[in-house]
Amino acid sequence: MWETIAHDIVMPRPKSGTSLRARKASGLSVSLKSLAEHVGLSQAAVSLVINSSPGAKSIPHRTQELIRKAARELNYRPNHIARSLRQQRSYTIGVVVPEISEGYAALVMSGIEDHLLQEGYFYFVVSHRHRDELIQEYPLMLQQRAVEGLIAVDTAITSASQVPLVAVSGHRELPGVTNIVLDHALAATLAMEHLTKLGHRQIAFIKGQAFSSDTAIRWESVRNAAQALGVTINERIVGQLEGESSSPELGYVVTKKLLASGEPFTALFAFNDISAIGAIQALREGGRSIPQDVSVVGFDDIQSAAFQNPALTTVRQPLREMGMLAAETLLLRIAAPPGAEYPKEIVVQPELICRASTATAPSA
Amino acid sequence: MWETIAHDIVMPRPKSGTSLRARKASGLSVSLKSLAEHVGLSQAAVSLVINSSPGAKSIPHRTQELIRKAARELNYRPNHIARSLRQQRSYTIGVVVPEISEGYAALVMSGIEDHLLQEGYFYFVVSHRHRDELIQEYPLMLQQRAVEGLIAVDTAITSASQVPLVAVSGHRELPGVTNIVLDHALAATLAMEHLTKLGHRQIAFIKGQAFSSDTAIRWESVRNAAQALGVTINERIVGQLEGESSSPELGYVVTKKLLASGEPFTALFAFNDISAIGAIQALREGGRSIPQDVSVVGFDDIQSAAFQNPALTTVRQPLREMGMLAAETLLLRIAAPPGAEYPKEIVVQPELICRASTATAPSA
DNA sequence: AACAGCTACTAAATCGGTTTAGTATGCTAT
DNA sequence: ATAGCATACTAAACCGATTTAGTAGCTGTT
Repeated sequence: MWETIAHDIVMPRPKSGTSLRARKASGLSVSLKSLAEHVGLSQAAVSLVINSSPGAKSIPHRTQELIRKAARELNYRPNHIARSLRQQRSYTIGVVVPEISEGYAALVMSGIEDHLLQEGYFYFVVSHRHRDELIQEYPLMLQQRAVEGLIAVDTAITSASQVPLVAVSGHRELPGVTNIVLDHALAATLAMEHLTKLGHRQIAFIKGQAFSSDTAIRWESVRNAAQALGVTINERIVGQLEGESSSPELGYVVTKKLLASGEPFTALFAFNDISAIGAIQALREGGRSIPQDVSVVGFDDIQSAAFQNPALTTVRQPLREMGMLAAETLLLRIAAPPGAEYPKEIVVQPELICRASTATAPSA
Repeated sequence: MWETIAHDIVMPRPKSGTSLRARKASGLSVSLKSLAEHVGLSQAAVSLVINSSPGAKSIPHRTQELIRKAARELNYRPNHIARSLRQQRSYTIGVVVPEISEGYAALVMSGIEDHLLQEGYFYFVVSHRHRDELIQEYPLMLQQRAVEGLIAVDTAITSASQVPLVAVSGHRELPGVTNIVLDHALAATLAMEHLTKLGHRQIAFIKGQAFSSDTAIRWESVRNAAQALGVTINERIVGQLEGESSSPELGYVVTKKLLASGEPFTALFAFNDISAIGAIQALREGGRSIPQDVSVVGFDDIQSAAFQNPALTTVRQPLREMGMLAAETLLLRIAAPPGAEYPKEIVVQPELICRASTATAPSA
C-alpha cells in the first residue's frame, strides 16, 4: 500500500549547478556557476571580469561587455561569504560598547559607521553592559566571525586579540592597541578656568565610576588644573557616581549627598552630561536655582545637553570625530603589513561649550 | 650574481594543513584540519564531536573526551565563515535604521540586541539617513552578506527582499512583511483624554514629517480622538515638522510659527519627545511658562524625556520591547519552513506617562 | 562458514567564490 | 619549419568547515 504523506514532501533544493531558471524560481540568488554556464564561459573568466582583476586584461572588450551585461540582467551579486572564505578577508569589523542605547556610544558609532561603510566595511556591534565575562567573550566571538579588527568604546579589553584593536577612551598602553584619547588636561583646564573666571572658588565635583576608563585620568587632570588656578579642592564636596547603568539618576543621588554634607558650593563640575542633568534636578529640589545659585558644567556634549533647561554648559568631546578617527585608524592598521608600526595614541581636543547653566558666582 | 632583496622576502603564510606549531606561531587560529591531525583522527570525526551532532553518538566517550580536551587546550574555535558557507546559514541579520545615534532607533536596537545575541545571532546595522538610494541599496548589500532576515526601523523598504522582513513602525501591508505597530488609536486617546480632563480645549499639534511612516496614522488617530471627545481642531495651530534631521530644532521652528499665528492655545501635543523639547524652548522664549500657561505632551518616552525640566508628560512607546519582539518574530520566521504563515501585524500598547509638563488649563 | 548488524570511524563531496598554473590557437620572426 | 610570444581563455586547487555515504573490523547467530 502506498500512502501519500503530505508533510514529508519537501521541495528539493536545487544545487548551485542547476539551471538559472531553477535557481531563480526557487528564490535562490544567481551563482557564479550558473552565470558562467549562461554565458558559456568558465567561472574563472567571469570572476576575473566581474572583479576587474589584473588577470582580466587579456580578455577582449567584447567578451567583458557580454559578461557584464549578463551579470546586470540576471542581477548577479557575488556571495560575500564565499568571497570572504577564499580571500581570508571579511570586510567586517567588531565594535564593543558598554550599551548601544547610550548617547555617548551612539555618537561614536555614528562616526565609525560613516567611515566604515564608505570603505565597503560593515560592522557588528555588541553591548557588554559592564559584565566582565561578556567583555572577555565578545572579542573572541567577534574574531571567530573573522572580523579584521576591533574598536572598543569606553571598554577595557584585556584579552589579547589577534587583530588590530583601536580603543576610544579605553585602556592605556596595552601592546597592540591604538588609543584615541581626549586631551584631558586641556579639558579640565577649560572647565576650571571658565568657573574661576566667573568667580567660583567653592566647587563641587562628581567623579566617574571606578570602572570607567576615563575616571582616573580626568580626576587627576582636574586636580592639576585646580592647583594651577589656585583653587583648593574640598574633599567633602567631591562625590562619585555609583552603579553600572548610565542614567541621570546616578548624578541625582550623588548630588543629594553633596547637599546633605552641608558644605557650601557655588559650582559643580560633573563627570558627564547625564550625571549633570540628574545633578540639576537634585539641586533644584534642594532649593538652588541654576545658574543663579549654582553653576553646573557637564562633560561630553551629548545631543540633549543643548536642549536642557537651562541649556548645559559642557566640555565637548568630539565623539563623532573620535569614531571616524577610530575607524580610519583601524582600516589603516588592517591594510598595513603585519608587524608594521602603528600609532599608540591619538589625542583629540575638547572644546568648552558655554551655555546657560553657568553664571557668575553669587557674592558670598 | 645574486642579490638579496630584503623587502621582497615575505613570510610564507602557512596553509591550513601545516603543523599546529606553524599555525600558532604565525598568529593563525587553529583549524579543524590541524586539530584533527593533532589528535590523529579525521576532520569528520572531530567536527561531529565538536558540534555534538547526532552522528557523534557512535563515537565512544573516551574518544570524545580526547577530542574535546585537545580542542580546549589548543583553543580551537570553528571558523564561522566556513561554517556559514557550508550550512547556508549565517546566524546574522541586518538592521536598517534612519540614524543609529537617535534615541528612538537606539532603544529599539537595544531590544533587538538583547534577544539576538541570546540566540547566537549577530547583526549588521546601517543608517540610511533618509537617503532614498541607500534605503534601496542597503537591504541588497545586506542580503549579499547572507543575512537571514531584516529588521527595518521606521523605514519604508520598498525593494522586495528574499529574506523575512520585520518592520518596526515601518510600512504597512506589504507582502512578506511583519509590522510591529503601536496602537495609535489608544495612544491618541490617552493623550487627548488627559488634556481634556485638565480642561484644555484649544490644543495645538505638531505633525511628523511627511516621510515618517507614523505621521499619517498618528494624525488620523488624533483627529478621531478629538472628535470623540468633542474637541475641534483649529488648523491654524497645527504645525508640521520639516527637515530630515531629528533635532529639537525642528520642533522649535514649528512652534515659533504656531506662536506667530497669534491663535491662542493652552496645550500642545507634539509628534515626538524631541520636537516637544524644542517646542518648550520656543514657548519659553515666547513668554509662556510650562505647564502654567501651556501644557506639553510628547511622544515616545525617550530616555531624556524624564530628565527635562519640567519632566515631560509623554505617550510611551515600548521601544525596547518592540525591538525584542521584532527580533523574536524574525527568528521565528527564519526558523519556519518557507511559505509558512506569518503574522502580518503585531500591535503593542502605549502608556501615558504623566510628568510635570502638563497641568490644568489656565482659566480663560 | 556465512551473514547480519553494530561500532568506530573515514573519504570525499559540498558551499560559492578566487586565484594560480597551464593550454590551445594564431601570429610573427628566424 | 619551427621557435617564440601574445591572446583568450580553462582546469583545478583552495579557503575551512559540514555532512553523506561508505568501510573495516568485530561480535553474534543460524
